[in-house]
Amino acid sequence: MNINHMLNEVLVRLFRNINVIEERAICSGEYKDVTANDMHVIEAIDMEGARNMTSVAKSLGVTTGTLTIAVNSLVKKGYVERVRSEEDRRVVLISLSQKGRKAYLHHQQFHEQMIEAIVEELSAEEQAVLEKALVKLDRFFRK
Amino acid sequence: MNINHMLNEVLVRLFRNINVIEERAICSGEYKDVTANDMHVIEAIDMEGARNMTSVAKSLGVTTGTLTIAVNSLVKKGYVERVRSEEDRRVVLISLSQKGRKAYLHHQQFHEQMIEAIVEELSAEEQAVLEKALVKLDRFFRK
DNA sequence: AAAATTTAGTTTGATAGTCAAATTAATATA
DNA sequence: TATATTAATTTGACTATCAAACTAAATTTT
Repeated sequence: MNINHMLNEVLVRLFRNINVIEERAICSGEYKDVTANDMHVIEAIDMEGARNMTSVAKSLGVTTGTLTIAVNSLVKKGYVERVRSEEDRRVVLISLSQKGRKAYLHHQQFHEQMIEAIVEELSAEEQAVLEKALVKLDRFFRK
Repeated sequence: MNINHMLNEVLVRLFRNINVIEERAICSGEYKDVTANDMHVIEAIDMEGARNMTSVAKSLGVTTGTLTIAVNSLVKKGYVERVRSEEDRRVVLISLSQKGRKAYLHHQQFHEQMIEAIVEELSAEEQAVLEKALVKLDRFFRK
């Protein structure tokens, strides 16, 4: 099996199963009610302070309508807090609750393990090659 | 920016946007009505002959109920043909139509371009390193 | 051969995620 | 003050998904 074929295989599998993979990593024990999508929203809100709907929607690449639905559910589940801004009453500020921050940190561990699993046993030169390939992949996707 | 951080960035972006990325690649001109999901089904059916619902559903990792819905839509759009087996009248055989095969080949080109974009300018040694890293990533996801 | 079981696929009912367009409420501008 | 703009929500429509109920056909048991 040549490298092109193999790369293709891995990427196709990744594309097809990425949601399932993430879901499995997230939905463990305490955080059974968090979907992969929920986690993307949590990641976008971030640990730091509160952000308004429009900016979070933009960084997720969804409409604010879509985000409203997602936030409704996250508020109901207790991961996110929603507060109307005092300076501008049109603006809704969303932030992570205690529970939301814990879930976020829990998910970061999954990321770290994943990265660790990939990078471990690669020499500095090998890591550089991987980085080079990924930058290219990223560039390919952005254009 | 160190490699761990960078890897994480790229993968997070990939996780979040993979559907949009694929959709954009698929929905060009002639194939505007094919969703990323449709394409996964088309890939699973494959160019070769006809396959029954259960086996395709299994290789996609979805229930046959879900596949029924997807195939309904693909048949309506003219990408897939559905025939009841003569040997066993319970079995439904699905295969790509002319149009379906063309769409499949069109999508393969996207894959090839993507792979090309990643691999180009990598030496044989570098390609080997990349392969090693991807095998690890794949193994991490499978377990 | 009739009855029971298994198998293949579809249908149904429910939920999540998505968008575009309509709506509401607040702020900014003319 | 009236108008326009902005922020967010709501509505209506669609896709994707599953589990469970169902239908039809084939296989096995009695």
